[in-house]
Amino acid sequence: MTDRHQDLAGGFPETDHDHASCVDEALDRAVAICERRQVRLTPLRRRVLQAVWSSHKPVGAYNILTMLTNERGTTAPPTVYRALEFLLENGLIHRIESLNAFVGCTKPGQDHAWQLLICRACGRVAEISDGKLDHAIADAASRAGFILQRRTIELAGLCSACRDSGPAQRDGDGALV
Amino acid sequence: MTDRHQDLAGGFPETDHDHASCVDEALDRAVAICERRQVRLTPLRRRVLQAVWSSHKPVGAYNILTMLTNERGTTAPPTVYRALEFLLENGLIHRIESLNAFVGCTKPGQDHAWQLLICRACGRVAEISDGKLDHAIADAASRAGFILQRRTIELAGLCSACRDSGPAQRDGDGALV
DNA sequence: GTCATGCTGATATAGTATAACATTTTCGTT
DNA sequence: AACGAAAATGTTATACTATATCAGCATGAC
Repeated sequence: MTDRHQDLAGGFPETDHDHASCVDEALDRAVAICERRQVRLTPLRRRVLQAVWSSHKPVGAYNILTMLTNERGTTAPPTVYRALEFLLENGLIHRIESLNAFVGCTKPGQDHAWQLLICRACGRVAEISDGKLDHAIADAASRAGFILQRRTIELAGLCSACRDSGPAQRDGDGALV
Repeated sequence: MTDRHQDLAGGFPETDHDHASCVDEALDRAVAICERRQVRLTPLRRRVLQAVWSSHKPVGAYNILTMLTNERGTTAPPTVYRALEFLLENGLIHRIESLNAFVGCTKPGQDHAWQLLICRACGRVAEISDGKLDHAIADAASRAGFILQRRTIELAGLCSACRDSGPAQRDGDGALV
């Protein structure tokens, strides 16, 4: 299956894509995957997944905490972290180590090797799954006699949209767009 | 120049290497690099670099803070973080994003692309600089129309020494050896 | 209905990092 | 040697990120 929203600008979504359906599709896929895996996508977990998917930018645990607190009254950190842990374990989100934040996985349930492209101008993250790159990683590990268990591949720079549009634009929050 | 301590087990140091000279060499290289770059390797910065080099395992900022506090009386976090920032800027150490910790750079002053292998059994970190892998990264970024500014490549697994020696060994601290 | 299990709530605390301002050191210039 | 600008360090306070622990509730198997 090809995700039509993700295929244009080198893995970054089109700037005018229909994000609501983006989120809906992610949630639908999550439902199917959790059913298949016999794990429970509870309302809380579903809500946290939706929060991670609220944009294509990294979302921090405490951002989510704030959303939940606004919606349902005081919520404590473990509530969010446990949901995030569940979503990570089930391959529904990725953690961005260099930002202490999370993004939705665009290929859940496919047990893939992924790499993240993080645009420093607009703040968006693209997930790619480059076979040659992953092969090179496996080779390098193999040459070192290293048994590879987990890859953290985070590439920061400028996405193709921002590359051409000069200095970074910022949105009303002061956050990178 | 080849670093004889680093070349055997796939980038990991020999288990019985002379670590004191390992540290000495790192400090000597740092002195030379800072002189060349016209930046100041003050006693504090030198001491923090030495602390990062105290083993081939990742060292946390607060580990260093404790060492300094023991040696010279109460020391505040910014003291350590500023020194670490200096060392990062000058390519003398690497930050491991997935562990919030630091390791000494084995090729300072050479403006190289590096990748880190992190052994989950013994806790040691090897720095490799695999040209093919870096080329694959550049290619993948290029295909995505992405301008690459910073690479975070952290591979976790088992080093060749631990691969063969069964379950993880732990040292007296409870820390991974 | 009871029980075991898993999930969530709640409190407390640990671990990581930076902002802001004060003081000291360094070094080139006078 | 004294001065002044810039860099480095000291100091205090606080922000941000994450987990341990125990209590209560929901779910599903029997």
